[in-house]
Amino acid sequence: MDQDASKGRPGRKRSEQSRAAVLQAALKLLREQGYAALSIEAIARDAGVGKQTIYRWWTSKASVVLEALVAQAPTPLAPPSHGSLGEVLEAFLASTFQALKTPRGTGDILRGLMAEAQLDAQFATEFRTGLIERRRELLRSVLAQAQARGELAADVDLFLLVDMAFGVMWYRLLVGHAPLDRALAHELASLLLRAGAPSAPRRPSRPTKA
Amino acid sequence: MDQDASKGRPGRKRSEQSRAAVLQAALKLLREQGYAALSIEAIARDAGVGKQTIYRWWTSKASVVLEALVAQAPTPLAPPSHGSLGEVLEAFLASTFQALKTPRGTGDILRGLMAEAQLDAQFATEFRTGLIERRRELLRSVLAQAQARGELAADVDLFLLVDMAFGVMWYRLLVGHAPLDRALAHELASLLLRAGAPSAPRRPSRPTKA
Amino acid sequence: MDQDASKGRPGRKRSEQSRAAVLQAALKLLREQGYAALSIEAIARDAGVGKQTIYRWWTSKASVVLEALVAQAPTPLAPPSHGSLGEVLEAFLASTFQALKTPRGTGDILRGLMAEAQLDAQFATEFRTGLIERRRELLRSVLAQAQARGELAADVDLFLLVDMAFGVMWYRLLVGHAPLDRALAHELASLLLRAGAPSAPRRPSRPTKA
Amino acid sequence: MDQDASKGRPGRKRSEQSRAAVLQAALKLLREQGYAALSIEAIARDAGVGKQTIYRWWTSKASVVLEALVAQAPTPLAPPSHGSLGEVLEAFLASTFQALKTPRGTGDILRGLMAEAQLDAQFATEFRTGLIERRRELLRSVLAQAQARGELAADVDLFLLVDMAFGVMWYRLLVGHAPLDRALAHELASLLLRAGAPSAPRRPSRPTKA
DNA sequence: ATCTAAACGAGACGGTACGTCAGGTCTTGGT
DNA sequence: ACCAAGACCTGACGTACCGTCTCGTTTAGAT
Repeated sequence: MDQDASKGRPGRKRSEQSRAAVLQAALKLLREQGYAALSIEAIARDAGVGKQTIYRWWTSKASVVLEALVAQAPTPLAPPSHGSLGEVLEAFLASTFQALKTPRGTGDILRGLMAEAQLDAQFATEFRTGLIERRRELLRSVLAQAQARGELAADVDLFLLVDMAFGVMWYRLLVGHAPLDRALAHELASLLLRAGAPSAPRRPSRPTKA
Repeated sequence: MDQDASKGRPGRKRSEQSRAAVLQAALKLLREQGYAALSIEAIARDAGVGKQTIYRWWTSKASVVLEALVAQAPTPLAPPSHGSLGEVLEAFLASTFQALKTPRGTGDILRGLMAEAQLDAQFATEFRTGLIERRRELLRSVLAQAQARGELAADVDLFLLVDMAFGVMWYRLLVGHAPLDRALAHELASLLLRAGAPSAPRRPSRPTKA
Repeated sequence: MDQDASKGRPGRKRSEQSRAAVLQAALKLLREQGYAALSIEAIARDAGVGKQTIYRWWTSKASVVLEALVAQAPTPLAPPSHGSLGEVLEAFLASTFQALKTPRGTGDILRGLMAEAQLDAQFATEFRTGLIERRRELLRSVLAQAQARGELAADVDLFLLVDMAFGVMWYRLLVGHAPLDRALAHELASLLLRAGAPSAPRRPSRPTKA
Repeated sequence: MDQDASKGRPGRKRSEQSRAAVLQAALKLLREQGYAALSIEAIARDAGVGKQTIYRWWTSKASVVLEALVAQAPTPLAPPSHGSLGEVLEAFLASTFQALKTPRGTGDILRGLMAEAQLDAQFATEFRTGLIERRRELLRSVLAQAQARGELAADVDLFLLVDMAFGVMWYRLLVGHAPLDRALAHELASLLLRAGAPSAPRRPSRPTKA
């Protein structure tokens, strides 16, 4: 999580084996019992590792989980870049939603991490910079390209469009009142498109009646 | 939280004084130390109340906080119903954001509750039905009226529009990467309006290319 | 260990069952593994008791052991009061030594407690007042009676005689260079007698040469 | 503490500097925080030495302390050999007691070592042979000379007399119920003398009345 | 006026996990 | 081979809360 420049330092090197065992144990326990039931003690026990070894390299159980999650995801995360914005956006959202869906899966883990970020300011930063911002940037760049191509109004706030997309996703993920499925991807993409569309050329969109 | 029919039952009545003391203690501790540091033990101690009394009437510390929060808010929450949808929506969002802003205030408490809802399925339900859904319904009815007036397309999914509004709010509240201020209220209202606007009559918005 | 006046105090009473289980577990573990290997954690585990319950009533593992030891000993400890001082003293010493001799027994426990008293000032006081001083007083009263009868010189320091008796006992117990057996009881009693004897009447003991 | 024959062995020689640093650090920490708070880690840290270096040459922290103590004391410990036994004995005891008295001093260290010897059988042997027995032999030889001169009865058990002298000393040192001062040296010497005195020549000491 | 039953404060109980400390072992790179 | 450094596994520490379980004490409706 931190130093890499272990160049000329004396002393034993960090054990890659222990690191892997910890991450693996964390994932296993997450799968078996869910985030809420996870404890550092249990991870250490299951990984056959001293608690101190965990405390030495991570700041909290959430940090462990975050690293495990990132390490696990192959996530080239290259967004599909051909096609119209509507197509690309829908595909992006659909694949993102897809990844959350396994029963004891990524979605539940992310919920746990987001919860932890509310209770632990230190971790909140790790979480934001290590995960949230990366995903945001990905989507933002997709939108920026579309904007450059004129598919989005030049003055539309891409930042806010990103918030709307991820906002809906997280809101449904956390509240659980509605599914995150392909239909949503379609409809959400369409609404975002309409929201960000350049105003109709030369014939300003007359709202409603008038 | 549960029974009201204390009609003919024998035995001592529930002490209104204890109930008030618990809620007040919870709010005080929230203000002083934040949600993460809160514990049932501390609430009981501070309220001068036995732990059992809390367990008798609430299912978790989150339930106590939720009730305290609801009891505290005067919540007329009558949405302003005159004016165009744009005006009403912006006003609604602005006042909602406003309520979250005090430093150790409502926003932080809500973050804590949302976190708890991720870790405790039982509470998740209480939270959704006791708070989330009420706010959603409020906004939905505003949008429904506008839709009836023709300010929103007849086929737009109001449910999803609500998700977009609250999604952005929660997302920013939980991640903290951007402010929840009046400017956001304005811009968000405007984007939602555009997203839900009835299609321009007779001249369909031609996307991109063309 | 502390309060007894639990008269009008509210709250649940101390569980006599837990207290007994702790003392018994302590003795069992002492027998099985010796004092050095004892831990509060192990006592709690073995007694089926929460650690907090031990910390609530005792200040250290040594306190537990001390109480277990005292509770275990039937300790009528009435010193035999008939017979000459020589006989009484020898009997007292012999029975005292006898009590220490079991293989994983009282002697080893006392060694552990004395060790602890060196490392923990708080316990040192408990140990002195709860055990050491009681035994000292017992022996001192025996000697005082003998002094009253004229079997010991009027000006001899009984306090110091007690130190000599117990000093030898503890010294051998702790260093282990020589046995604590009946022969020692006999010889030690005899030397103490000579040391404390009233000076020979009318013919003062001429030291050395002459 | 162990091997000395580093005759033809290959490899780097033992660092005298490290050895000295360890002993010095041990003494410093003893002075500053007392025996109970001492740890091998702290010694290594303070001495700027690897833990392994300590484990390589000593078996326990007690061993380090023992060596430090012995190395520190110049202690030719030549007992004064002129004068009557009474004088010599009193001087011996007085100077011994004197050495223990500094506030965070030798006495407290010896208490710690004796404690350790109770908890660690391996060290008990080191302690007995490396310190206890030497002191005993010193006193025994003094008494033996006196016995040869006829100042002590021929049949008195010198071994036991030594136990009585050191027994009182250790007992008071460990229990702390009474001081180890010059007055004690005087009185103890006198009692030991009486206990070991040759019986009055040709007219057996008639006890008391009779 | 008693009886009965629930709620109350207090606080002890068996537990789980926390984060820290030290023990003793094992690398690593440098001398 | 030894050394300083430091990571490693182990296991105990003492603490905080958890949710449950007595206690003896009100409080109130039903008798």
